[in-house]
Amino acid sequence: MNYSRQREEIVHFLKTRKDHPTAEVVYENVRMVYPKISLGTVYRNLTLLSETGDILRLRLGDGVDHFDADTSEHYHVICKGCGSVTDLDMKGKKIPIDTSILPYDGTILGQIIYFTGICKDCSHKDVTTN
Amino acid sequence: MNYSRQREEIVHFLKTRKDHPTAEVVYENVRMVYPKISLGTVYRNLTLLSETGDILRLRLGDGVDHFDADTSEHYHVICKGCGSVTDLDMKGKKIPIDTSILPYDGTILGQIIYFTGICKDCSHKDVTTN
DNA sequence: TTATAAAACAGTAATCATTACTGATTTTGA
DNA sequence: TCAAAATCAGTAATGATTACTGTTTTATAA
Repeated sequence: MNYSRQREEIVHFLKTRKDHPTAEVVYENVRMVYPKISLGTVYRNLTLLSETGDILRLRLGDGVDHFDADTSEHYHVICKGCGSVTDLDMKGKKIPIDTSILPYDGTILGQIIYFTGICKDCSHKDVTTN
Repeated sequence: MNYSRQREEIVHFLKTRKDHPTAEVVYENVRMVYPKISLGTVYRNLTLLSETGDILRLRLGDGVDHFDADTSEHYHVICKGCGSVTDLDMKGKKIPIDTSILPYDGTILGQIIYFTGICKDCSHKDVTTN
């Protein structure tokens, strides 16, 4: 994999954010630096970077992929109201699941855990609008 | 919600299957009974049924929704080789996660847990083709 | 039973996220 | 500096899902 300015800027942008942006949001922001960058380039690089493990691609069931420069093991909550994705600060603790005892006739490789909820902003909104 | 023959057949078909079919697979099979059913009708009813809780809509990050007539709490493994989705028979045991202690500034409503792996069929294939 | 409104349908078009393609530009290493 | 490989911008294609429209089915009550 060769160096590219665009890819570096994508990673740099992601590292400034803790809100797990979508490809579209990455595109809009990296365009401030490289106005001619194309959405395809953003997608290609996000895919590349997630394949090499430099970033995480989060598929949280909302129909859009989110990306995360924090590749340490951690958990996410997706708000059912606004779709925001928030890290859970588990202070280094992992949710313990012993996959070796799961009754599966094959090999378990990984586990996906995330949570759904209502973020603080949306719970305020609900009081007034519902 | 009024009765419809098509919807009944969709539920009936899903109940015969343990492999978590996609909308497309539901469509192909229900067409054997109702040749004029449209894919839109299948989608509309799958969405309706999952909203009422009669079936589960599974979003397992493979870009396609899977549907499950078994609405009891259970877990799934998605094979990275063939995409097959398999139930884990936990014999009534749930993976215990106390969401009340998670450090989230809002309300946790639900949790999504699933596993990735290689099914038995695909692990055989790998030996011969890789 | 029959009339009627609501719901559901078939068929098709539209949407939207993502991927693929193409010819030009950039990067790399000799 | 130069050529091969990688990457790019721009655009087209893909594929799952949803939305629209005019017709048919279902439920209900006179």
